[in-house]
Amino acid sequence: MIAKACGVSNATVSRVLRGDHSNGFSVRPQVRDRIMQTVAELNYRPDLTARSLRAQQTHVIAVLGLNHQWKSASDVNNAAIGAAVDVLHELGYSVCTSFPKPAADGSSAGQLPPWRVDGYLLVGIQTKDSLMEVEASGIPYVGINTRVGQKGYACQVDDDLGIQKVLDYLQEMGHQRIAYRNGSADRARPDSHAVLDRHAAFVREIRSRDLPLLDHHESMVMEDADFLSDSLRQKATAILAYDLTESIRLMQAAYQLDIQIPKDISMVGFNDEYPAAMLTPPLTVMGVPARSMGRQAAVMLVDLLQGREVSERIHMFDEQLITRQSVARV
Amino acid sequence: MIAKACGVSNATVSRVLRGDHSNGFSVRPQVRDRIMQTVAELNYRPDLTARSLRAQQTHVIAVLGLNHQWKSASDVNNAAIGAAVDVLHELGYSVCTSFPKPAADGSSAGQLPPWRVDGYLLVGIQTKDSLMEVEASGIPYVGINTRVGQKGYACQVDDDLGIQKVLDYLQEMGHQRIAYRNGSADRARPDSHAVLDRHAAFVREIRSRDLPLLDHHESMVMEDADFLSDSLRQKATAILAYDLTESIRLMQAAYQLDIQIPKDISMVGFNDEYPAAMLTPPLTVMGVPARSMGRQAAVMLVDLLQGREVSERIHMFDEQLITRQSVARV
DNA sequence: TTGTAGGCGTTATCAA
DNA sequence: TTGATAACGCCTACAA
Repeated sequence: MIAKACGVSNATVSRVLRGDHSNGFSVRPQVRDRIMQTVAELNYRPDLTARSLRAQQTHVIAVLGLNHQWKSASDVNNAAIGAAVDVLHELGYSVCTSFPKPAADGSSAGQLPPWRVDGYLLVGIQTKDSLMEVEASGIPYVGINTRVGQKGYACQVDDDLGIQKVLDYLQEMGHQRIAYRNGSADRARPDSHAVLDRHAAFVREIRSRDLPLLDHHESMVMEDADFLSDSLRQKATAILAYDLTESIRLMQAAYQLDIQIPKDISMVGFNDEYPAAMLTPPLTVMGVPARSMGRQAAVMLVDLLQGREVSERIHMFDEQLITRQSVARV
Repeated sequence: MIAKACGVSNATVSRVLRGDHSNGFSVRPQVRDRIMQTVAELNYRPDLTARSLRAQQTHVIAVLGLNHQWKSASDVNNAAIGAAVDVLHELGYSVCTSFPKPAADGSSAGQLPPWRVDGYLLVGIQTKDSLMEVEASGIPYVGINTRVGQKGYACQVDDDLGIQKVLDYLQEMGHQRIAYRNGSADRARPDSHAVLDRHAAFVREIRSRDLPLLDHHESMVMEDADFLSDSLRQKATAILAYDLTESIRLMQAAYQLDIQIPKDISMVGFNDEYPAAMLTPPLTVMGVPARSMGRQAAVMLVDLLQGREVSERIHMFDEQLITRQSVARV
C-alpha cells in the first residue's frame, strides 16, 4: 500500500481510512492527519477489487433487462429503477448495468455481467432462458414487474384488480361498450407477457360482467385512426388503452380526426407518468405505483443479501385510479 | 478452489480452464476430462474478483455520460456506443455502466463507478467537473463526440467542415436564404456545447459567404409551426435543422400547415439515423459516421490499455452529405 | 495506539 | 505433465 510511504503500517492506514472505531477510539490525531494528507497528495483510492475479494462481497447490484439498444419506452420501468437505485445507494450499494455480450449459441441468455455482483434487479421482459441463467447463477435477485423463477423474489402489480377497478369506474360512469386498445410497443418481443396478460384480463372481466365484447382483437396491428373510427362504428363510449404511449397516440389521432375526448368518446390509460396530466384533456389513468415498487424491491434485495427474513416472496401492489378529465358520464 | 475436490492441484485446474498451452501442450486428456466434468457438475465459475486482483486489470470498460434518467434522445450516441461495445467484446473486454451516486457536494462529479475498470468511454455531455474527475482517476479514456481533458483521447466530428459541405450543396442548388433550426432537446443542459457550436459554425459560414443571415436566433424557443411560418415570411428557401429530432418535428408541423417539402421549402437535417430515409420525403442529411467513430474509439482505448502507440490524440471524422429528396433546386 | 500475519481465489514461476 | 509457492491489496484477529 502506497500510503505506507509515510512511515506507518498498512493496517493503521486501513483503519484510518475506514474510520474504524471497533476497539476503543484508536489512532493518534497526529498520525491520522499525516495519513490523510498523504492519501490526498497521492490521490489514493483503496482497491475495491482486493476489498471485494477479502470481504467476499462487492456491494454492487446489477440491473438486468435494460435495453441499451432500443431504449424501451416504458417510463414505469425508469421510475421504478430510479427509486430502487436511490434506496440502494443509501444502503451502501452501487448499481451497474452491463452491455451484454451476445451469447455464442444465439440464445437470449448471456445477459449476466461477467464481473462479480451481490445481487440482481430484474426489469423489463425476461425470457425463460434469461431467467434460468439468473437462477443458475445462485445470486439473489428481485424482479420488478417481471416474472421470476423458483428462487426469485418480486414486486408485481395486481393487474387483474386494476382492470376490475377501471371497469367498475367506467360502469359507474354509465359506460357499457368499452373498446380495448392493445399494446404495440412490444410487438417485436414475443415474450412480453404484460401485453398479453392485460388483454386477457380485460376480456375475462368484460365477459364476467356480461358487457359486450367489441371486435378489437386485431387492434394490435391497426392504425390509430382506424382503431378510433372502428370503435365509434361499434358505438363504443370508452376506450381503455394498454399504456400511456397508446393513449397519447390515440389522442393525437383523435385530434386530427376532430374526435373530441371525452365528448365523443372517453379514454382511460395506464401508468401515471409524466405527460398524462398535461394532455388535453388531462388523462384519467390507472396508476402503477412504480416508485413504491422500486423502493420495495431494493429493500427486499438488501434484506436478502444481509440474511434478513423476507416475508413475502412476491410482493403485490395495487394500482390506483387517478381520475382526471378524459372520461365523461353517459 | 472447489474443483480441487476431484484430486488435482488448483494450478492444474487453472491451466485446464484457461486452455493454457504456454509450455508445450500440458495436461493429460484423462485429467482434463475429469476436471471439466467436475466443473460442470458444480457449476463452477472462476472468481473474476480474484483474477482481477492478481492480474491488476479487470478487462472491464465503463461507459460514462449515459443518462439513465432522461434517456438522451440522440441516436448518434447509441449507434456509436453499440459499435464500440461490439469491438470491445471482440477484443475480450466487458462493458458496464454505472448509475451514478449523486455527489455529496452537489457538483456534477461523482459519475465514476466505484468498482475498478480498465478504461472509460466518454459520451454525451461532459462538464468540466466530470472531465476533471476522469482525469484525476488516472484511468485511460477516449471520448466519443465529446470534449476531453489533457490526457484524454477522442473521436470527434469535423462539424465546421460539415456545415461548409451543407452550404456548398445548398448554394449549388440555388439556395441563398437559409434558415437554421436550433436544437432544443438539450436545452435543459447548459453545458451542451454541441448545440452552441453548430449554431456558431453556421453563423460564421453564412457570414463568410455573404449570404443573408435570417432572424432565427430565438428559434430555440419557438414552436415548430411558428418557426416554419416565420421562415417562409422571411422568404427562406431552405431550412437546416440541428438534428433529426428537429427535422422530424418540423416536417410534421409542415404537414399540418400544408407546407410541402421540398416544393415550398427545402429541408436538410443532421445524423443519418433510422427514420431519416423513411420520412416523406426522404430527408437529405449530413451523416455523422457514428459507428465508425465508435469502432475507432474502442480500438484507440484498447491500444492505450495494451501499451500500443496511438498516433492521433484526437481523431477527426468527416460528415458525409446524403442527398435524398427533401431539397429542391430553386 | 500500533504492528504482525494470515487468508480471500487466481495465476505465473519454478521445481519435481 | 503436475504440484508447491508466492504475490496481487485489503481487512481483521491477535499480539505488542
